[in-house]
Amino acid sequence: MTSETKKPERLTRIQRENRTRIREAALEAFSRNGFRGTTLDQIATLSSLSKPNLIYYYKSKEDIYLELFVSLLDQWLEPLVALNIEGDPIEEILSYVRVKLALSRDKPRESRLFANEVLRGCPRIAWFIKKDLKNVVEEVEAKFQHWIDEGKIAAINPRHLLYSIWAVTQHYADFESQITLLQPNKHETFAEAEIYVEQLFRGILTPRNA
Amino acid sequence: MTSETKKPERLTRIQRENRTRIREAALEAFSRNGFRGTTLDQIATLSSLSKPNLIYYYKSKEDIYLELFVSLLDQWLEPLVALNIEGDPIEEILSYVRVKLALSRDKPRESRLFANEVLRGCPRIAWFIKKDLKNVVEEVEAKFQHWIDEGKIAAINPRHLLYSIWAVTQHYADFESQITLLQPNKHETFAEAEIYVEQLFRGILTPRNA
DNA sequence: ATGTTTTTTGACCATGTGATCAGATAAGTT
DNA sequence: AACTTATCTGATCACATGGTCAAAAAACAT
Repeated sequence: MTSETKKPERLTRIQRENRTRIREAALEAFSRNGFRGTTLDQIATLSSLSKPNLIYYYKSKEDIYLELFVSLLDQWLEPLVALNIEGDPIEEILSYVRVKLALSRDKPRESRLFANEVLRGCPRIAWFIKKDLKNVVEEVEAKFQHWIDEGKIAAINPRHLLYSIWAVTQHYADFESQITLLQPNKHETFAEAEIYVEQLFRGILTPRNA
Repeated sequence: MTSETKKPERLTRIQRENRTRIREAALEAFSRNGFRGTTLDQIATLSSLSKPNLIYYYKSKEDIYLELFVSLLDQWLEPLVALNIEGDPIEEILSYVRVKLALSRDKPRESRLFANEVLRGCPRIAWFIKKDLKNVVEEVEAKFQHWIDEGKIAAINPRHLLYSIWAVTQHYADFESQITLLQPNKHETFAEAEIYVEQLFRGILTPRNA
């Protein structure tokens, strides 16, 4: 824990601008081509910076890649943590589903970046999954179980409920190219998807005896 | 259409054996590391053949990759085409779901191979999606719509039903590393998944008025 | 055994890639 | 203007990678 390790907030205007441009370019490249499939030359071209200049701002290709995950993972966990145990269970969960679907529509590159990493066996973010994500998942599971115990939602496996929410919503981002080839109109696809996923999850969440 | 283009079935024992070993090794490598992330050296090591020998059996890295898709796509389409319009709609669909989930459990590498390709925008299999897959999807959609019109299943978007089946079942293969980090016991995960996905899809398929 | 075809490999090549570095240029400060 | 610091780049390196080729080794046929 030397003073070297902490990131100084003292960034010049140029540093802020260029680091942002690099991240934007890197997101574009990494999300489409994966870590190995992305070259510094690609990122350099996309950001209109020279290759050595990239390394002036980030000490390696992996450094850029890892920084992208910080904001991504924050963004994904936030609405999960926000699930309010005092709120109406079905509406709370459906609201999370809607947020996640909107993320697939508006930030598909982030979703693909994550999918790329997990497909490869989480070589670079296993630490995060085992620590932060696991904790959050267990908290969410507890909330779901609480609602089940109170009879507010149907008795289903809470963990797999979460998996299926992730699967269905992220599918629209991760498999976008397949979906687009089958059905070119993106706006239409997401309009239909909103209706469908609501039916799907309302269907399994609603207690049968009610 | 010269005689050059058609693949001769006259393969020697050694050819059959080595081509099989190459495909097995290539599936292992490509499914985990993608096309760009896989090197001929990796495949050579995994198959215990020398690099030039690989090229003796397949004329390029891309050739190996493409051949893997042929058997994969056959395997995936077959149970879709087999959906029997005369059968009990809900059982027909649930049976497809079970087949697909079993494929994720028993052949996860094939699923990841496909996911890898689609994530990258289908650079090498767009022709297949646009032709064969699109036709099959439209046929399946028609069957679903027929069942809806007869009131045998609930009135839902048939295309998105298919998307969600793919999403949920393939998720167990494609995100296996994430799931394993959260919940190490694979057997348990799939046992729970079988129960959950049945509830999920039975829930949305069952007509509400019935 | 001899000849023929199939299979295998060591050596090699052209290209692409992540990263370095010394020095040039620009920006900021006094 | 003079000086200091931050930013930028051309040239270059070491290494990995897909693929080639001539020739050796093994398998097969007679």
